[in-house]
Amino acid sequence: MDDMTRRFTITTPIFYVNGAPHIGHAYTSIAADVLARFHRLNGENVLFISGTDEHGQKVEQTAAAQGIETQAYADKISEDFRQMQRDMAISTDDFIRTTDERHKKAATALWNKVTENGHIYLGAYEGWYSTRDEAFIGEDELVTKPDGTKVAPSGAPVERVKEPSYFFRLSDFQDRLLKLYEENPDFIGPAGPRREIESFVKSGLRDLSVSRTSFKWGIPVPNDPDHVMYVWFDALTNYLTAVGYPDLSDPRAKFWPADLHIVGKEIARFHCVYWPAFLMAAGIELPKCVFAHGWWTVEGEKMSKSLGNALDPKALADEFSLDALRFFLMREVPFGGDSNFSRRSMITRMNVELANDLGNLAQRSLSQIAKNLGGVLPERGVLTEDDQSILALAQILPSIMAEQIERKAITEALEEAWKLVRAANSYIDRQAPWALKKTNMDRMADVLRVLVDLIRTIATMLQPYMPITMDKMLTQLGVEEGERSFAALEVPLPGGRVLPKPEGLFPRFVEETE
RNA sequence: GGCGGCGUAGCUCAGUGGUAGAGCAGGGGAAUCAUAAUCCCUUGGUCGGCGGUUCAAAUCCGUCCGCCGCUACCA
Repeated sequence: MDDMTRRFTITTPIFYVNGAPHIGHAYTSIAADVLARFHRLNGENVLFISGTDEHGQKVEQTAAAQGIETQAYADKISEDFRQMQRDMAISTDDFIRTTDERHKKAATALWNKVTENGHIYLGAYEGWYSTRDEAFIGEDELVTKPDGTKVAPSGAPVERVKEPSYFFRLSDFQDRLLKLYEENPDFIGPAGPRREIESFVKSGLRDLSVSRTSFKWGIPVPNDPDHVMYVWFDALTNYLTAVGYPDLSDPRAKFWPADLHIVGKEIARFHCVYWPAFLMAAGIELPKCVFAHGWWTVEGEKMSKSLGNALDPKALADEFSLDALRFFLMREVPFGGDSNFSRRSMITRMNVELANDLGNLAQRSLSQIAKNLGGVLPERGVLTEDDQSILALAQILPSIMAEQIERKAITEALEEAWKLVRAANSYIDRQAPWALKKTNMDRMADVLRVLVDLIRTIATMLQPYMPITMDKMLTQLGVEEGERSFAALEVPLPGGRVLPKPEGLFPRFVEETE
């Protein structure tokens, strides 16, 4: 890749190692993966990173409760997340762990830089502390007993305590942040979270406590080993770790600033307020966009530990196939909003859109080539008006989808591809090659060739969403490895290639009880 | 409480001033190449209630009802 190639840097959140990966983690990973793959196929030089956030009191406590070394515990859960991403075919270029040496170096360097620039000072963090729980309790977590005293959720008594803490001068950045949002309306997406964050910043910012002395599992504050860095300063820095910070000569340094941070809406604020403020304080360029997506509910219920309804993405992929799961997650809801996972809608989408619409389109087209043309791809023939108008739709699909992807409309981009799928089914019925077989074999071949060209466009454009199945579909169409980029669509396939025997790629899903 | 969003066909939703739309589900028909898949046509809504602005409102304003989000150290 030369320097003229457009670079695209995209991140997932780093996942907190305090529980098993569930469908929400898979969703955020798949969404970022679709975008990363799309940009790669679009000819861009992509850096796609993910990782795990492994520090903090909760991790320390959970490991202790299980009677294992904190690092060993973090190793295990971090590996679970990497396995989940392999299971979901997530095409990351790197995986950052906050316990990596390189990350500790980056976080330490950032801390020093921000301190040097005068934005960190030593103060005191005041809060409610439960000695029995050995933890600070947030104001809103306190439970008021009938007699008026406040206690921890566990019922343990709490006391007001002060602990020394370093603070980041977040309050100094209010105006600069508002200016950032105003001058870069695309910095936060979609519009809902943007308004919320703007109004949050407008309401006034307090300085941020960025260190703790109450636990040890973290990155030591430089020159004050009693303190470890508190979560956000540590965690957000992972994005810089990935580009080799603070080593500006690192080959990846040119991948900063990041183009896109994909995050869940619950952590949008930290990415849209703290993160740019830290970077401004250090004099580092800001990312271009933070995009927040919504939550999944399960059969209409919120996913929660108490309900025990967290969905295991691996189990779903095993049952429905990975690509069907990826398709469903990207298709079911406008990216950005909340959505519901139900078995029924999963199966409906699989059968109607994948099996009936797309799978059957490929199968019916290719089987006619196999049966009537000896499996040989025909050359393009003379195009009728009908041929030309549907091929024109295929020709503009890449740019239409690219526009949607540019604005992170993953679902809408997919819908654009489906318009062509439906149009192709309509075309095949209108042209009825099975009837032409009896009257005009040449015209039949022309029609089947148009269909191959349409399906090739569809399969090429759907590779980011369903990489495994679309790989097979392109092979069935006679498209070679080097002919699968978006740019390659401009060169028609040469006729005469012998196509492999077509096989159904999206079987209908039938419930065993039915 | 404050700020913001939403409420459109049975379901999921699109539609920001000019005779109500898509997909799915329902009904009728065609075709039979294909994974009993496909295609065509079609039923269906006083666009949450009320009031206002306008020649004209789902679309602007007010108000009421219902649901939801945000309201910092919790990853």
